[in-house]
Amino acid sequence: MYSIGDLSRRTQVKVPTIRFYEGKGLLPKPERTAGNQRRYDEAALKRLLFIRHCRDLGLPLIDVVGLLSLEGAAGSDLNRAHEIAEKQLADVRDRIARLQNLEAELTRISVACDGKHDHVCAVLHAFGDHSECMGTHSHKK
Amino acid sequence: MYSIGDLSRRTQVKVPTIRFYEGKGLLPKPERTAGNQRRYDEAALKRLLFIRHCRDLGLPLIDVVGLLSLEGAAGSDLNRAHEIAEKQLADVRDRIARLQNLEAELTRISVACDGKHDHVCAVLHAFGDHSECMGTHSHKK
DNA sequence: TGTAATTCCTCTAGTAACTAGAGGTTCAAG
DNA sequence: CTTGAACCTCTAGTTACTAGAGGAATTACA
Ligand SMILES: [Zn+2]
Ligand SMILES: [Zn+2]
Ligand SMILES: [Zn+2]
Ligand SMILES: [Zn+2]
Repeated sequence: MYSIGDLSRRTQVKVPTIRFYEGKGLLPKPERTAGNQRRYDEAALKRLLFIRHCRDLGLPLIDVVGLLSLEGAAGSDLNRAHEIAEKQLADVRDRIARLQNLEAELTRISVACDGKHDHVCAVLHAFGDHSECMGTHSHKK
Repeated sequence: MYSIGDLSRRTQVKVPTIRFYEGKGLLPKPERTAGNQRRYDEAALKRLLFIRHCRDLGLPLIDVVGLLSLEGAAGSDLNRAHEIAEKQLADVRDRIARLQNLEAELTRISVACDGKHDHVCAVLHAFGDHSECMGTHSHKK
């Protein structure tokens, strides 16, 4: 049996985060000692490692829940996992494209000023003026 | 004089967001009509356009505040704008790199399963198992 | 001028995924 | 048996908004 601290060390998930996951229903409520402290078994450890890896892959918790619910599933139910993977991949690609647009504009902006700063700063000006931009850009969906 | 709705239409910033910016001190408190409705001048419009563009470049509001405070500045104070631009550029590049790692892993994961789903799904399995990954990956700083 | 549609007002709460802190209890080692 | 580390619950803060309730002002039109 593991204490919450043991689980934290083995998964690199912080203690308050483990409690948070329990509150959200991602981890089942564990047994408790006589003194009310949590004690986890091997299954809980595996489940938390699964969650951890999904988070490292950028999945939102709602999709982690979806994947966890597929434990023990078979047949076409498992297609849900493929959907989640492809949605996430599409999302990541979309974000990369947006960030590359940002990178281009910010690169242009960063070198716009000669640094003399007599009266104005071209960087400051460029931050406010989209008409000088090379294309569209927005960090958000 | 513009109503808050006029300002919203001209900047594409939503009405509640304009009020939110006012509350945060990014926009000065505007004049009001006898009936307590906000009325904005040209300067407010320009300021909001500035904020909008900074946000589209992904700057956090704290840095937008920093840039706004540079209005009318001169000399070395303006270097602050360069710092903000370069920090943002570095941050964007870092995020791109992370997302490219994610993209690689998710691509691998997405094609891992043959779709038969007799008993297991290789996609589902890959979501939980970092040992199959090609490298490190984490979506967060 | 009357009235109806639209826009505006304030305030609270909800979003995602945690993180930090307060104030107090239990556990493990020596 | 006494420390000190680890644990407990609960609340609130983070970012940048967005949604909704309940009500008042403005505008357009007849
Ligand atoms: Zn400059
Ligand atoms: Zn632009
Ligand atoms: Zn599959
Ligand atoms: Zn991995």
